[in-house]
Amino acid sequence: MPELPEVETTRRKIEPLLKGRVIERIEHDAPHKYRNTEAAHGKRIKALTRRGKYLLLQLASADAEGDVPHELELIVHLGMTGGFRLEQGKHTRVTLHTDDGVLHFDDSRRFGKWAVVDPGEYASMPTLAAMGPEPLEEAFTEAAFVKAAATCGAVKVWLLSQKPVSGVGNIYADESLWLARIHPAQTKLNPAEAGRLYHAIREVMQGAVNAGGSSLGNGVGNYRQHDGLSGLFQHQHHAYGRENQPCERCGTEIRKIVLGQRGTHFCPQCQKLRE
DNA sequence: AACTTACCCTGAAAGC
DNA sequence: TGCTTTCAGGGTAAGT
Repeated sequence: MPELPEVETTRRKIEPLLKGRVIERIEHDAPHKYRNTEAAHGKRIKALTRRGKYLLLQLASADAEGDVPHELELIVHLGMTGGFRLEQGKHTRVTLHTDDGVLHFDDSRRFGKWAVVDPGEYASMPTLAAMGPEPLEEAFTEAAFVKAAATCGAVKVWLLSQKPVSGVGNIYADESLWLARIHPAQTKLNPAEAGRLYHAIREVMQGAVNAGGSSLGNGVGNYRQHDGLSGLFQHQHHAYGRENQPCERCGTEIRKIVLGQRGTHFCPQCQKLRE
């Protein structure tokens, strides 16, 4: 499932295909999921950025002579199974026609969403509007994180809210908590715990970005890069998807529970719930 | 305001 | 074998 590292990998891969191109047409048959896309027709893609798990395509008038170019933002969320492909497939939901070719958006489970909005107008996407700082940027500070964590509820649910930090999803929440040796249901982290978690999140996210994200093909998710290549970070998972396998630190079997309606993997020995 | 729950959606896997 | 049920989960809205 695409989290920050997978979305960032996607951004880097499609940037050379789309930057500077003019969108001729965005073709789909689900206006409820891909909103206002006709507003992007005829616009030039100036830049491709990312915020948390959202891709943001900055659009400007294709006509450089225009005195007041109307700038727009094309927001793409990959959902659970969304991704770009060079070839049309069985689950192609959107086709992006540019002056240089086509790119297809595949999304078997249809959780992905697109929308064209005025720049920064995220009222229709409350999670994006309330997004916390990027984990790999300076705005994500240990001091603020430690302070906020002191009053948090179940720490994994809190992380998944995207408010303390952006881009952390189910896989990287489990991995970060394993690395920091904190129980996923722990509330009100003390400063030592919160400090460990802060550094764990940065380490896990940086490692995953460097590896090109995680690819899971066995029914857990189907993230792939647009050219069909896999990321490699799944080989570095220590908790996620390792139910009943020995913890690589202590040998205790990894347990799986449900927390916040998400499968949650942790080591009951290394990650004890503290009262 | 913060937390909990249901829902969206479909393919793979498990169950029968 | 083939049908039915369960499971996976990011984000959103409604309910508490």
